[in-house]
Amino acid sequence: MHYEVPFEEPIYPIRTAAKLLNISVHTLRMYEKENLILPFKKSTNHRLYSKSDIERIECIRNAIKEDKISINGIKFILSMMPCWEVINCTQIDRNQCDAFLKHRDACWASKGENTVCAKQDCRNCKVYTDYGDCGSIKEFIKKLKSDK
Amino acid sequence: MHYEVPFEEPIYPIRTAAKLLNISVHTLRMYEKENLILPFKKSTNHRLYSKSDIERIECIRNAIKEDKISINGIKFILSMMPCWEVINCTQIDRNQCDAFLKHRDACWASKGENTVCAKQDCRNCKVYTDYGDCGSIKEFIKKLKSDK
DNA sequence: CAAAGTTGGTATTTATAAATATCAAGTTTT
DNA sequence: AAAACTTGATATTTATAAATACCAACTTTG
Repeated sequence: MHYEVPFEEPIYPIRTAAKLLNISVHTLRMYEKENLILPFKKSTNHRLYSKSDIERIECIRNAIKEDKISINGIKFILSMMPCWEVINCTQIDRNQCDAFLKHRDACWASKGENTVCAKQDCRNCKVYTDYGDCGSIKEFIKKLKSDK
Repeated sequence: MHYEVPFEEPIYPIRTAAKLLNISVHTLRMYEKENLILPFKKSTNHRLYSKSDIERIECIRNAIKEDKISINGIKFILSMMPCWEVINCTQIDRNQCDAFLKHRDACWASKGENTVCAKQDCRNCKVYTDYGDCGSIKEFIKKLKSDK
C-alpha cells in the first residue's frame, strides 16, 4: 500500500530541503555555487533535492561545523578523489581533464570538454553518489596500490 | 671557500624563522601545536628551523592565505597522504596505526605505538620531507592504481 | 653576569568565511 | 488570477579561525 520514495529521487523543493536541514535557502544555493552539491534542475531551472542529497549536505555541514574544515578545504579534499580509477578513463582523457590535472574542484565541476564524462550527468555517477563524505575518499585511496 | 648550509639542516632560531616568514613567533608555535610542522628541538627544548622548514611553512601560509583552506582542512589533507605506500609497512602495522585508520592528523602526529615508525624521527622521513605541500599529495595519489 | 632570546600559557584582537536579509522578476499551485 | 514559491544578485550581519600581545621562568650569547 505504501510507496517508498527512492533514495536518489529528487523530490524536495529548496525550501523544504532547507527546513529539513535547518539552514537557509541561500546557504543551499551557496553550496551549489561552490560545487559541493549538484541538485536536480527542472526544465524551469527550479531545484529539487533527493534524500541522498539531504544526507550529503548533512556531511558537508558536519565537515564545516564539527571538523572546522573551510569550504575551500572541502573543495580541495573532493578534488583529491581518484575519479579516474572509478570510471577508468583513458590516459588521453586524463590529460585533458582538470579533475585529474588540478586540485581545486571536485571532478563534476572541472571535467574536460571532450572526455568520456563530458556529456554524462554527474548526479548519476558513482563518484558523485558514493564519495560525498570526505572520510570515504581516504577509504578509497587506502585500496589503491603502488606498482613496483 | 664558501660552505653552503644543507637544505635540511636546522639553523634558524624561532625569532629568525619568524622574521624570514614575516609572521609572529607565536604563529610558528601554533602551527607546530597543530602538527603542521615538526621543527628540530635542541636538548634544552629550543626550536631550530631549516631552509626546508621555511619553504614548508611558506606552503602552509599559501594554503591558508591564498587558497583559503583552514588549518583543520590542511590537517585533513595531510592525513590523506598514503604514507604506508611510501614506507611499505606491514598490514599488522597499518591496522594499529591511526595514520592509516583515521583522517584527522598527518602521520607524524598519529603514528602507532608499536609500528616501524614508532621510534623513527619523522623529520628525516620521506613522507614528511617530500609531501608538505598539499598539491604534492594529489600527485602521489595519481601514481597509485586499483588492483583489478 | 648582563642582555637578548626562548619557553609555555592565557587573554585579546582582527580579519574574514559563512550565513542571513532583502530585492524585483519569473514560476508553480490551487 | 491570486497566493505562495522560486530565481539570481547584492548588501549586511554574525560567528569564529587565525593571529597578536603579554606574562614569569628559563636558556643562550658575548
